[in-house]
Amino acid sequence: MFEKEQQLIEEKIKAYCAAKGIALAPLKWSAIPFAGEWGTSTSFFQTAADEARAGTGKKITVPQRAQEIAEQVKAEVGNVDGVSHIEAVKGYINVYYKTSEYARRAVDEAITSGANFGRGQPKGERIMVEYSQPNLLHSFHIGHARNTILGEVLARLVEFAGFETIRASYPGDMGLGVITILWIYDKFYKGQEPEGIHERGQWLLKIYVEATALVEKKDNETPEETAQREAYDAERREMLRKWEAGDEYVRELWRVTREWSLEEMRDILRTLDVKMDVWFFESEANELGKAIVDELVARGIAVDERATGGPVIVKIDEKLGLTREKYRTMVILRSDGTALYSTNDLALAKQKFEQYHVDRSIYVVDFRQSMHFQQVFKILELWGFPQAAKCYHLSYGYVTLPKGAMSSRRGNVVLFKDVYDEAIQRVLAVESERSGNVAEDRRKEIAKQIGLGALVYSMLSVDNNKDILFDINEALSFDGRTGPYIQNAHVRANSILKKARQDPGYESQNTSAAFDYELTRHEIELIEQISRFPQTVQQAANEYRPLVMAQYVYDLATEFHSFYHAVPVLQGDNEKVKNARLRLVAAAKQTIANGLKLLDIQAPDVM
RNA sequence: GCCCCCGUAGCUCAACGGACAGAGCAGCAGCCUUCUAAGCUGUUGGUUGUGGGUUCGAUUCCCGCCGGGGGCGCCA
Repeated sequence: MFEKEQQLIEEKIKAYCAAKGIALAPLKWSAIPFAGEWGTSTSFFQTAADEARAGTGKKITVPQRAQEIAEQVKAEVGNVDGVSHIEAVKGYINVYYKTSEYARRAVDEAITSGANFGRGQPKGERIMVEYSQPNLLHSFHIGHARNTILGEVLARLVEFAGFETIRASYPGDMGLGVITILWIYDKFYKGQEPEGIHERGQWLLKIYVEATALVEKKDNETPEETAQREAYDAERREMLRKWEAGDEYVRELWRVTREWSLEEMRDILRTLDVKMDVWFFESEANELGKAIVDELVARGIAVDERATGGPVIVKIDEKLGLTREKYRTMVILRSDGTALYSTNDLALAKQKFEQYHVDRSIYVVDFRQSMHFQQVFKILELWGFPQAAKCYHLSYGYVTLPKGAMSSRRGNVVLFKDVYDEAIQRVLAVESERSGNVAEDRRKEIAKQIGLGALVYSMLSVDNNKDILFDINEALSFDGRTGPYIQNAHVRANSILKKARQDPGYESQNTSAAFDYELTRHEIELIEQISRFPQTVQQAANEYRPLVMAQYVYDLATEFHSFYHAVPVLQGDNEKVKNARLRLVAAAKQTIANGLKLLDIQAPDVM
């Protein structure tokens, strides 16, 4: 917002140091930490330390020398338009902006840009975010939800920051797990599925757990039990073989049940407001995969050991000339010629680069697969894809339960749909308690927004690499650092504006307001937070970290709540102050709405 | 054996190598005839696992150790 002023000052500092023979280290500007006034700040520690190291004979105390330079520079910079005063303190130079000017620019920009406030310039790069890759044929659990939310928010962030963004899903629609469900369905339950897409999905999950118990080895089995288990296992493996061979009966069964599962997934994605651009299916990746293996062997990257009964492998460490084992060896094709996860991922990456022309590729996958992705990225590099350097595995921690890690096979899961329904119930209970002035038919709609807001925010407010111990009371809490807290700030801003609009003389939406009265601390801090939104978008996108935005929006809401409590808007001292504050409220509302949008959380007008 | 992640208030988590390590929950004390109290204000609580190193400056970077989790040629 004051880039021009900052640049002007930086040039003055550079010119001064050049004239004085001071070897100025690159300047890093950041906001002044002590709130109350706006400004930017930079330090001279590095410059002083460089001088000390150069050793001019004089003994130098770095902080002292930094302060000395800061003072000299301060005197030299003098007056700059838009700047109220400059101070040199503790080795820093603090440049304070004129309050009224800063406030006006920040508020005007937020209101004028509206929904585009904070949007970055196009970066001319295409980015693909791959997320939401559940194994199909059973219901979506809360761990899948964390993945999908993280991926969607990341996609929104990079898109808003200026990247051309493609959203991709890669569901596991084939594999032994899928076949296991198919097997038990066909053998014992065919035609018994319940109505309703979620009921059906949950039912499939139930029989999956049952099937797993039937085919998994147990302690203390009797010989009869062992024989039974082995027979069942043989049956499902035979079914897998038939699928591979294109057996029409198995394929048809698979197509139908797969579609049930996809229906459920699409419904949940709709609930989460996720619109995928590209669907990759594991079942389709298989064929592609086998072709690339030949290419890798031909290029001398992979070694085909099938002649001696081995698989096709890439000795990554050896190829890179590493002596210590780091990337190890990756198997990219089974000895029987069937595809592995690695086969498919390599093929998919090639497709992303060549067919979708992506410059950057992000994989939102849990942390256990970090080795896998390091290997894949290294192979892509050996393969000669320059985009390999911009492949990134956004790894995140588990959502665990008090009983341990979630496992669909064992049935130790909390389903997204159940939590979502519970969330709505809890919000409705609070709503009726508060006997608000909300019309009955809108309550359900708002309850969805608030309930989902709570759930989504609880997933986003923890950094990626940390496990989340799922506690439904915490996830659906409405107090403190939560989604509803932020949504409530939006509601409050809206209610002020709504009331203001009832006044026929209310015109301030279209005019720039002067903030040339004495601003309260709350106004200053709120304006400061609003003005930081665009840079926060960039930071969150550059670091691929939704948490940065989650943190920011919460802080913004906190500033707004404090402001709301302490500063009267409609009963302001006079018309000028009232109009300025209304402008500020409108700017805050817009910024909160934009931030919530990036977090995939709805911003209701009433709650 | 090797590789990756984590260790910060009682609990759950923050903190581009910078100015006094911050929030929420829990606890304690206050605030609703006012723009909705899903809120606000105040307060209790820390040798940032540990020992070194780099640096003017380390929660942050490097090394060792302790503790927890994950992974390592035919699972995904």
